[in-house]
Amino acid sequence: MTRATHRPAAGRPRDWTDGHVERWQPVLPHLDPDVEGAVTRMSKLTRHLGRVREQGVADYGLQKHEFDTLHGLAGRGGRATPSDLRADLNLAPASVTGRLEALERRGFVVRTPSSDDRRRVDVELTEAGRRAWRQALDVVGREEQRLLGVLTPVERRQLSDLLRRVLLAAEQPVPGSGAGGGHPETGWHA
Amino acid sequence: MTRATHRPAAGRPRDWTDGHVERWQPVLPHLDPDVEGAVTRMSKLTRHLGRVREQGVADYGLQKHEFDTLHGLAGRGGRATPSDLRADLNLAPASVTGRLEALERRGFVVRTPSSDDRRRVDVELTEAGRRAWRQALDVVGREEQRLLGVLTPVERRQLSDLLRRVLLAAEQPVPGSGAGGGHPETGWHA
DNA sequence: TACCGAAATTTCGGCAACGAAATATCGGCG
DNA sequence: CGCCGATATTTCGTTGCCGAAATTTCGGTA
Repeated sequence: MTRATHRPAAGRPRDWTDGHVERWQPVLPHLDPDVEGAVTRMSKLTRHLGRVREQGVADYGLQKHEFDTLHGLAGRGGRATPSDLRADLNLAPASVTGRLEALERRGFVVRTPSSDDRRRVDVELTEAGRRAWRQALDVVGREEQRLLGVLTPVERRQLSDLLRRVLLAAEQPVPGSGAGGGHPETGWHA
Repeated sequence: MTRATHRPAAGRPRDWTDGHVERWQPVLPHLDPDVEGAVTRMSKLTRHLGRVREQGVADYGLQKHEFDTLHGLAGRGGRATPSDLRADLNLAPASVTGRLEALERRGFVVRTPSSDDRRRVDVELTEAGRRAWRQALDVVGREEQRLLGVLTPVERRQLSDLLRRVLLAAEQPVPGSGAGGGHPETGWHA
């Protein structure tokens, strides 16, 4: 194994996670700092973007989850079923109902029973809904761009590619496991 | 310059996110696929690990948030203040109180007013708490190891390093922009 | 010493998400 | 044709989280 374990970081700028990982080293020495570091950073970044989104869309009278719902709807061309949204947004079915109801009250979507299959409901973005989404949209993503912009295009590609490989593993149900290299290690985090 | 825009992906395995990004391209052409891809994958991965943690720790009679709290506590050597936990776990102060109360009822932690500063409270892991944490710990993180294990040590280091740079940007308040403290920036994502 | 703003924690009210069960409908099969 | 398991959505009850306000204590200062 590459003895690639220490991170002298001479003068290299440190982020919050570096401190976090260092604090853990003594408690769980068998922990791979890079695994822990990567996972922790992803989690932090995800949360950060969430908070920023929250704030940003508020200027347009939307809450994060409302915007996300409109966004998901827009991603399907403005028409979808609750089930589609449930899948795209990773929600419990009950949550979808709640969100749509609120959005319908605000006039951003319309729900009509599908004539084709009467179990289904068609959810459609109204003009007002599309407008709200469009407006908030400009704002949304500026932060992603700002953050990821510190990397060069090549690096961004690298990052995305590395992550794809990890995600492919995640999308695999779970292989033979059992022993699969398995050392119990751990990580965790926020 | 590398042709940084198209992703031919000859025979390269595709993950869910590739499809997602492709669906969005026509709607929002100005969107950088690598930024979007990276962010989406991080979000998905974070969620995935969350679900796994949920499941895994359930076998030891814990819920995800309970485990996370014990974990945060253990990370500080078994002693911490609510404020420490609030910071480490990224929670609202009120949420910390709620979690600690539940854990105290289960006998996993003890809260005692700090004699040093009477505004403070000392939270301490009990033996039972440490035991519960330790047990669940093996399970948790095996998944992180499995997933990140598809990368070589060098690649893991790369990933962690790239993310550090991004996070450093995130930890920066938010540069100028302009008016009044706030031009919302934003990100998006499930 | 008495006062005042800051800090740590808890209480309160409300909201969104979840799991489970209920409701309505579909599609196939005897 | 009528039954049955599967599917789509909603209803119900519970829970955790959050923001804001209240409470207590601290540290500095006049």
